[in-house]
Amino acid sequence: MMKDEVLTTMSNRYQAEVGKNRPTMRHVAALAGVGIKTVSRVMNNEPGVSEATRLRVVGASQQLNYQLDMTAGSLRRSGRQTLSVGLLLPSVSNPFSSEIHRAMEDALSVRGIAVFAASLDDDPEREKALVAAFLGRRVDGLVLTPIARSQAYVIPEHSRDLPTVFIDREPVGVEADAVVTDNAAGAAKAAAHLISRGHRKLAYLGDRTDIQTARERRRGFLESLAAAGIATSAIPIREGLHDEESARQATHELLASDDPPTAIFSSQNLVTFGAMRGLKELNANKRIALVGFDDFALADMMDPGITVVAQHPERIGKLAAERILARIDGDQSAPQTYVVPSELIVRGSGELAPPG
Amino acid sequence: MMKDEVLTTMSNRYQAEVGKNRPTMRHVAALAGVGIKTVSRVMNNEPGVSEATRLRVVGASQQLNYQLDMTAGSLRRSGRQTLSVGLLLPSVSNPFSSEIHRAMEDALSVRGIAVFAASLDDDPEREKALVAAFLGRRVDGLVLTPIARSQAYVIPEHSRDLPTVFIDREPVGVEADAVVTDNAAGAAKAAAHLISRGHRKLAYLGDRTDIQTARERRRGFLESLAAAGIATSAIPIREGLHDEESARQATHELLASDDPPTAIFSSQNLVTFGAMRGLKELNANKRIALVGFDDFALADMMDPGITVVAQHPERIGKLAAERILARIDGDQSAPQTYVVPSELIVRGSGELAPPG
DNA sequence: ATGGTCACTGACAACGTTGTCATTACACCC
DNA sequence: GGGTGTAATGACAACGTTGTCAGTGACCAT
Repeated sequence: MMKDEVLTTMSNRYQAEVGKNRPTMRHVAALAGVGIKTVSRVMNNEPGVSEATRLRVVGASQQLNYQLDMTAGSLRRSGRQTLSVGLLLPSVSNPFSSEIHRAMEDALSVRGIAVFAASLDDDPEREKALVAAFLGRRVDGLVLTPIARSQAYVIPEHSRDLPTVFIDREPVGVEADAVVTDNAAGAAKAAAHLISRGHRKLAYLGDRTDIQTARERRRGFLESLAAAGIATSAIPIREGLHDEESARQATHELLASDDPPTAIFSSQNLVTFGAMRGLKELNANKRIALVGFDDFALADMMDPGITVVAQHPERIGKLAAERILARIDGDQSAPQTYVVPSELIVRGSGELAPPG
Repeated sequence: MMKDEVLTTMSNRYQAEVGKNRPTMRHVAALAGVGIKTVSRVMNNEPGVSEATRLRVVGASQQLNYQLDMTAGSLRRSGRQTLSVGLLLPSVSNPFSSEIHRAMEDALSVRGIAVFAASLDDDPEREKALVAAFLGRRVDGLVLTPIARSQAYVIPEHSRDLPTVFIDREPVGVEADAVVTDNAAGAAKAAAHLISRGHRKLAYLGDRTDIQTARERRRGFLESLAAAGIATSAIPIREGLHDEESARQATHELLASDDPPTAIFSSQNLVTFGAMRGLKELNANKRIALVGFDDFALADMMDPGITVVAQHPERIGKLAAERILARIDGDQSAPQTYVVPSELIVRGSGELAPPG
């Protein structure tokens, strides 16, 4: 009697109802007339289920529109994988970042891994907060563009074997994989290119010096000048430029000086845009040579086309994804920094000859 | 005796060890000498904990580097929220899409909601697969750019009250909120602008006609011509263009015809790029007027600057996020389509006068 | 018959958390 | 002094799943 009553309650509770409440394995099991473990086996394509049973379960799950709950599964599952990784970028809408994002998505989606992406906006506090948010969601890996002065705060996670890869910039205070562009070599290539075209009076437009990559690019630029025997003391170095407008102004100031440069190297996307704008306003775009770091859309449609040192965000993203996957798969080798070479793309603006 | 042994085992198991294993509330509770429910209260800032106890728990959790497990919490928590939403875009690296992504992130992050973003690549199969992947992760909401012929497959979820918002295009086969640009009105604005400058021989370069927005834009364009009394039968309509190269070729063909147009309307980003390239190659960029749908970086740096009908992806994203939040908060009002107006931005290419 | 292997299946505990509820201690009031 | 209220606390079950393990037949070889 008692027992029957309980059974009735049970079957009522889990009986097939296509309603508002999301069905669980219990509902599917009840409808298919099997145990929940069998449903689990079917949903996960585990062996050891007869074809007849499998079909009944599949039918029931379709009838109820059942969807396996990965969050519950990862709680119990050994290894606890959530099949998700966190990606921290300067901004998801920045073209360079979003290329990386896309390349990572492609590499990770074949393994069924989803990507949480978030934007840092140069805010070190956000960096820590977003990492915490990712950790709270138990991501299987972390891919970060470091902003804060130190990344030592990830040490506890890292020592718990959470796969971590830094991109664009190397981390400070932790030993971890990193995927970066050859910033110094790229900038050196740009300088050497301008020098080979006869330029001696170069100028440098650079980003904020607290950014590691900006310092690297300046170093490469100056080393290249030194190697060509050009006194770097006479070279105007304008730094701290972080947007188009400040770069535009700096360009105006450079060209208004007593001894204006005949060629400009701009160390970053937005700075290049500002320089282009400044040169055009002064009607100097066909006279002053320009090489920019970072490629951008329509660079070839400018007048003249803009010669750049291109980074390869898609390769950076792919490589970062491969490193994360390797670590997830248990790779315990020592952390390493991977360098993705940059590439000089000749389009005209860098080939303008100096006057005379 | 027995009891003591068990207790010893317990305390060993949960004793403070800063090791590889991620600590749980039990570890924190054991270290702080409280029950796990008290730890839960502290971590969730629930009231009813004395300040002294709170401090002990906070201390213990910091010492162990404890991180609340949101996935476990959302399993038990009433309402089951995971504080995450899924976002399906044509491609995360497409500038229009990534602006939407960014705007949504900004609006959702203030509520602590993280975004899963994924790319569709015009593949209807991927659309369904990615929605399933999001559902398996129990997202609190879904924001989709529909690709497939019908979105009826989300009906079961929708009837389970899963907040769903479509962006860019309206869904087919479901009633749900949508946030779209005024495609027809925008294209009409472009045509009217060219007509007001004296053009009568216009040409239309359009995207694939299976895309709803492309059809809308063509409709607006043609209606605007008809309203001005221009016979639309004589207007060359080139459609099915989906990349720069095909648009470039179409431009060449248009200008090589017996009675070439004096103005071109291109219905989309990449098509505009192809048209620009084609016109430049034919040295016609300062002669043939051009208005494009979609704004893009450096449009003002072209020669002449490119006049466009700009969409406002940041407003679309913000609005979509607001709708999702409202639905998450229980808004049960009837689904609605929200239209974000486009904007004509005059830069030169659309103001070139017809010859004569 | 007996024993052994094998394929299939489900009961049960556990994952880490939170909702419910009971318990304790103490202050307060008549 | 007894009753009442309230703040603080923890035991316990439950969320939906999967790992473990034991059970059931069927089948084959002895």
